Amino acid sequence: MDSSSFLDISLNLNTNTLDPSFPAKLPVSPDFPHDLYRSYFQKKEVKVSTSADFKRKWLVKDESASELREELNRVNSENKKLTETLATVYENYCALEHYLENLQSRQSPDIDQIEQPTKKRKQDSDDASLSLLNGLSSGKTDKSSSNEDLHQQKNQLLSCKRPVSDSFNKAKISTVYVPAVSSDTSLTVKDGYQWRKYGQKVTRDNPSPRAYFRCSFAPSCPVKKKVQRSAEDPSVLVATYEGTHNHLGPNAFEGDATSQVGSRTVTLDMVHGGHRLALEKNETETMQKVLVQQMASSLTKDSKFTAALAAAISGRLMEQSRT
DNA sequence: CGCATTTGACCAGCGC
DNA sequence: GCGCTGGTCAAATGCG
Repeated sequence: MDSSSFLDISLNLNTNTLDPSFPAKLPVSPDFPHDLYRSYFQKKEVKVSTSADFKRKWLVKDESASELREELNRVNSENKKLTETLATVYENYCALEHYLENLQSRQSPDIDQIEQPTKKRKQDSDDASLSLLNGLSSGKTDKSSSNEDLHQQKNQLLSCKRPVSDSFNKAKISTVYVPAVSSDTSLTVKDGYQWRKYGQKVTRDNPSPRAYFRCSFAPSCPVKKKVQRSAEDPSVLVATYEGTHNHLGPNAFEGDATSQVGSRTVTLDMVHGGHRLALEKNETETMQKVLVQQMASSLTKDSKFTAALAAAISGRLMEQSRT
């Protein structure tokens, strides 16, 4: 799901100039994002326009003082409202984080039980070898976010006659739930990467067909993707990613909830403590919604970031006044 | 014309 | 060994 649909945070933060020290992907961690941004802004000494500069520039443009005051008051009140809202969301963020930690600590033993080494087709073994050659890290399957979800996955695995493949253990597998447009039968999940469809199959446990894709972003990329409408809720597409991209990613999300902040891609990679979280559909939607809000909240908790934000907003106002 | 998608055939693993 | 199933291949087709 494109979480940016929940909340438009596409402020132009004047980040167009490429800065390699700025983190392109932001992991969700207990200290995130405060440490990350604190260190960044400390290093960069972000230059913030002062209100004096702001006023001077406006005076140069022969704007009346009253107009300026009005505009500033309006921006200040908006800023105040935003700060209040974001502070509330930050509290939710802390609570949610605590909740996730609890779930993860409870789930690990169960997951280990359902993961068993199995036989594998020749081709898949080759794929696994290819993955290893590509220096892929060994990853485990999804770690669900609730016991209910865990049991569901467990039942799915048990009900399936064919055991899970070796590459299941060797290749990184992640599941993403994406809301589907009911009229759209193409089974496409826009994640920024380029995919080539190589097959479609109707599976036993689901009336809707499953589409098979390979990453065509790079010729040697071993990543595969399966997309199928959820059997329980056809309005949801279930995309299963297998493997790790051996090339640079695009500026869009791949299995992650990503928002665009100006020209900077901000990714909410739901990997925490080495476990990627597979979330129940409703949970996922709520989670991503909250995460996006929390991201914005966390950013504004940092005074230096808010200062830079204010500078960006004032810059925008200046630009608009010019045009 | 070149490329991506579609779709039926084929392959391999598993249970009986 | 046979049938079922998920996954893959590759020729046919469609589209820009």
